[in-house]
Amino acid sequence: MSKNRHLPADERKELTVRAVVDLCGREDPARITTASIAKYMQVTQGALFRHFPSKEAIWTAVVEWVAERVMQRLERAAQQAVTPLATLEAMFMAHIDFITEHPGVPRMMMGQLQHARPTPARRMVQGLMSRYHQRLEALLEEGRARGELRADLDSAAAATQFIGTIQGLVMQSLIAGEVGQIRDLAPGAFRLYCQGIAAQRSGTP
Amino acid sequence: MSKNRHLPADERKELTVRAVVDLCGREDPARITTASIAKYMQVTQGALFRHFPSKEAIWTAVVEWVAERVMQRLERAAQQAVTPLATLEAMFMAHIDFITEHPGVPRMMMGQLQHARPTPARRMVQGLMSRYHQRLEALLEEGRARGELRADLDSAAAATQFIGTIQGLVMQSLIAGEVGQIRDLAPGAFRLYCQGIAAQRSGTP
DNA sequence: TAAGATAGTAATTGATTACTATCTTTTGAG
DNA sequence: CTCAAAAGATAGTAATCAATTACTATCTTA
Repeated sequence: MSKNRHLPADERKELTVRAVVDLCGREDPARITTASIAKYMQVTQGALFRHFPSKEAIWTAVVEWVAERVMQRLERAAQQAVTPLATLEAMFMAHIDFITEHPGVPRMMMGQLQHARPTPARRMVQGLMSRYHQRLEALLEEGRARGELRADLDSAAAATQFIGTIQGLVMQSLIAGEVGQIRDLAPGAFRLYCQGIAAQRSGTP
Repeated sequence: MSKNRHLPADERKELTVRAVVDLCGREDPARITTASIAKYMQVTQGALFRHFPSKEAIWTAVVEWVAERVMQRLERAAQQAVTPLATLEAMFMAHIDFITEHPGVPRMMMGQLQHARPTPARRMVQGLMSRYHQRLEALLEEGRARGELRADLDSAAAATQFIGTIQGLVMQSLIAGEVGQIRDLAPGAFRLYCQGIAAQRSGTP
C-alpha cells in the first residue's frame, strides 16, 4: 500500500487521467475538484501540479486519453467486419462496450460540450465527434453504393442518428440510474436503426 | 428603465427563471452563479434570496417551468394530429421548435442529469423524461395496433430512439456551434426515424 | 396619510476553489 | 555509498462562491 507512493511522472499522469475518468462515473464532472482527484489517488492536492500546469491541462489529457482509446477500439472493431453494415454493427457494439467499461465517459464528453468557451478539451471533443461523424458517413455511402442500404438514404442524417441512437441509450440509462442496462438495450436499438437504413425489409435473422 | 425596479414576487420569480433559461443558452449551467443571474436581471445578488430560499430552489423552479411548457406544447401538438404517426411527427416538430426558441433548454436538462445525487431538479428531469417515454411508447403501440407501424416493432426501443434522434440533433448542433441548424436537419432526421418504424416502405411523399 | 408589508441594496460571512512557495522524502545513476 | 534530481508533503495564497446581515425604498391599505 505504502510501497508505490513515489511514481515516475508518466505513470502518475496516467493514474491521474484514469482517476478522473473513474470519478466522472460517480460525480458531475463540473464538480470534480483537484482536491477530490487527489483524494481518490491518495495523494495531496498540490502533488497534481507537479505533473500538470493547470486543471484545464488535466481535462485536456483526459479527453486525449479517451479519444485515443475510443477511436482505436472503433477502428479495431471495424477492421474485422466485411460489409459496411457489419462494420456499423461492430462499431456500434464496440462503442457500447467502451461505455459500459467506462461509465464516466459519456458524462465527461457531455460536460465538455457544455462549456461555452472553446477550451482545448472542448475542441478535442468536437474534433473527435466530427471525425466519428465523417467516418460513419463514408461508411454509409459505401453501403448505399453497394446496394446494402437504401438508395435514397440521407447518409448525413443517418450518421447523426447513429450517434443519436447511442445518445438515447445513454440518456435512458441516466434516467434509470443504471448504466448496466445499456448493454441489454443495445441490440434492440441497433436493430431498429438498421431497419431505417437497410435496403431489404429484414431484421437480424 | 428605472421604473420597474420593484416587482411583485410572482413576476420577479418568473423573470428569474427566464433569466436562467436564457443564460443556459450562453453559459455552462454549472458555471451559472447567483451573481451572474442577478447581474443579467439588473438586480443585486442578495435580492434573489428574497424569492428563493437557496440556489437549488432556483434550479428546481427552472426545471418545473420548462417541464410545464414543454409538455403543454407537446400535448397541444398531439391533439391536432389524427393518426399515431402524424402525432409523433407533430410532437417531434413541436419539440424541435421549443428547443430552437429556448436553446438553453437541452443544456439545462443535460446539466441536471449530470448531477450524481438525486437533487429535486434532477428528479424532476427524470420524471419528465420518463413520462415522455411512456407517452411515446403508448403512441407507438397504438400505431402498431392500427397497422400503421411495423408489426414486429420494439416500441420501447422506438421510444428511446425518438428521444435519441432529437438528442443526436442537439449534439450535432453542439459540435457545429450553431443551434439554428437543428430546424433544417429535423425533417430529414424524422423521415429517417419513420423509415425504421413504419409498416409501409414509404418516406414522406 | 400613517403604518405595516413587500422588495431591493450594500456589505460581509465562512467555506471552497485553483494554484504556489517551501520543505522533506525517495529514487536511481555513477 | 553518495548525492542530485524527481516526487510528494505541508502550508499557505487570492479569488470566488452561496448565503446572511442590517438597512432602505416602495407599495398597499385601513
